[in-house]
Amino acid sequence: MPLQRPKGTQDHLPDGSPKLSRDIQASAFAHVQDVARRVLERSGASFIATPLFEEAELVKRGVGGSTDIVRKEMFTVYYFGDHGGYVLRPEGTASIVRAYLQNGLKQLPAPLKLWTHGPMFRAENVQKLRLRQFHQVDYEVLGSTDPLVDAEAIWLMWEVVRELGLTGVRVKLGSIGDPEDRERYNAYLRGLFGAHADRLSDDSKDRLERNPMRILDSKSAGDQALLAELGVKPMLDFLGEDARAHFGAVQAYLREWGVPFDLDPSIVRGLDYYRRTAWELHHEGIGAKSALGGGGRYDGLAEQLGGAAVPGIGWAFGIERVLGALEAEGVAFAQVDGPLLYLAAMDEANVGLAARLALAGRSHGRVEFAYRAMKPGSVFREADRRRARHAAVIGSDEAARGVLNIKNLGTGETREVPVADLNAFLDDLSQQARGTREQA
RNA sequence: GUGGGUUUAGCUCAGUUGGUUAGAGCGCCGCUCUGUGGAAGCGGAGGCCGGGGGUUCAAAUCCCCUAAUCCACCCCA
Repeated sequence: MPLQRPKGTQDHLPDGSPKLSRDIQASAFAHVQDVARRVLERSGASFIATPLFEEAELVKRGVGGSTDIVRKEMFTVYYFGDHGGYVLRPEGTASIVRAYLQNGLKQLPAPLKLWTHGPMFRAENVQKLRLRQFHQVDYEVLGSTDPLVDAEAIWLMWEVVRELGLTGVRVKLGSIGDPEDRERYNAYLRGLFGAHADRLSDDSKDRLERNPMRILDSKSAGDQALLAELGVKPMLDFLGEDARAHFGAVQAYLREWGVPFDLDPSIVRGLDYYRRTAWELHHEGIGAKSALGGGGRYDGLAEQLGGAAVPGIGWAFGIERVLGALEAEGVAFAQVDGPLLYLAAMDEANVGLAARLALAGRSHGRVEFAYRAMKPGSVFREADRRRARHAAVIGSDEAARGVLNIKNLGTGETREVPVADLNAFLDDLSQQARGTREQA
């Protein structure tokens, strides 16, 4: 048995590979990233990249010591020496805020919009579209508390999935208030459930201590019966005046822009740094956990990392989950183009000529060549398999006359092109290819 | 961390109550095929039946352990 990839990781494979599903198709990954780039950079976001590993302390303080991510899902990297340890990043926000503080990005015009994509790591048990190395597209805005920034962030996330062609996505929107609001609400929940702790499921007894809001979306039938019986008030009833006004403004903008959303009073962010606006995008058909991604405001995070007070808001979605949703909906992508031209020689003496012409043509488009002499039948078979648009067979006659007989594999027509005109011919082809791609 | 399913060729899968040398389709390679393709025919390569242990005259098949994988719980993207 040959060595295998580590549990919870995936290989991203070329089109045409056996066992290829959408969430491991390299070209599909690139497509999602391209669409996100287009949408986000149109909005003024700049690309940023941070290391794949960070100080463990950054993750502990950023994500929060009470979260599952820190308690049991950290990929810790040890090395010689007495260093406290690095961790492979479990999410992108803490790193980006760290980079903002460390590099003086406050100098750039505020609010600063940043985006990135890349792998994230969480050491947990795998299930459908839940991996140990997964990939996110991430958008962050630093330096503004304006609800308009919140609304635009949600709009952008919606716009990315819409441009990707997904139709079955639902936005669940809530507000978890300011920290003091949440404290009051948690105290209320602890009081309410504490009196009936014996009726809670074991998981929820645990939640009562760590994060009582999690009891609200418990899957246990007993918990849900108790919830209904007690008539639990939603978080939104506990919002302070400012948080309430902020949340109202966010909703008003979204309605004005036609972004459909459902108010979800049970929305709870799993990371400690969130406050106020919180939302998730959901899609049925990607398994038990239907979240494509989520986001929220994190005005206290920069201070928590030891920096100046910098308000922020951001979101991330899982690329694998989005690809899973696209597969579930049967959304088709444009296929990656094959070569414009495939060149092959009929005899060994001209193999070098085919190679030289191909290399010279590459500044004008994708050109491939055969590494050994072939019979004409094989040339076209090989050209087809590579999804080439044209193919030319070079024999001693063509070599002597300095021409190519180029066959259009779509129409079957052959035309003679002088070698001197090859580059102009390829230019025409790549312009045509661009044209048809834009139409599609 | 917990529970269930699965594991036979590159891929999708057969394989009878345990019984000789483990099969098919597709894919791959070659030939038919010296001047214009997608085809067909013929041939070929490719398997420690996930790994280890046990029962048996005999194990892909029965038992135990283990790993990987898929799904679910917790939680998250």
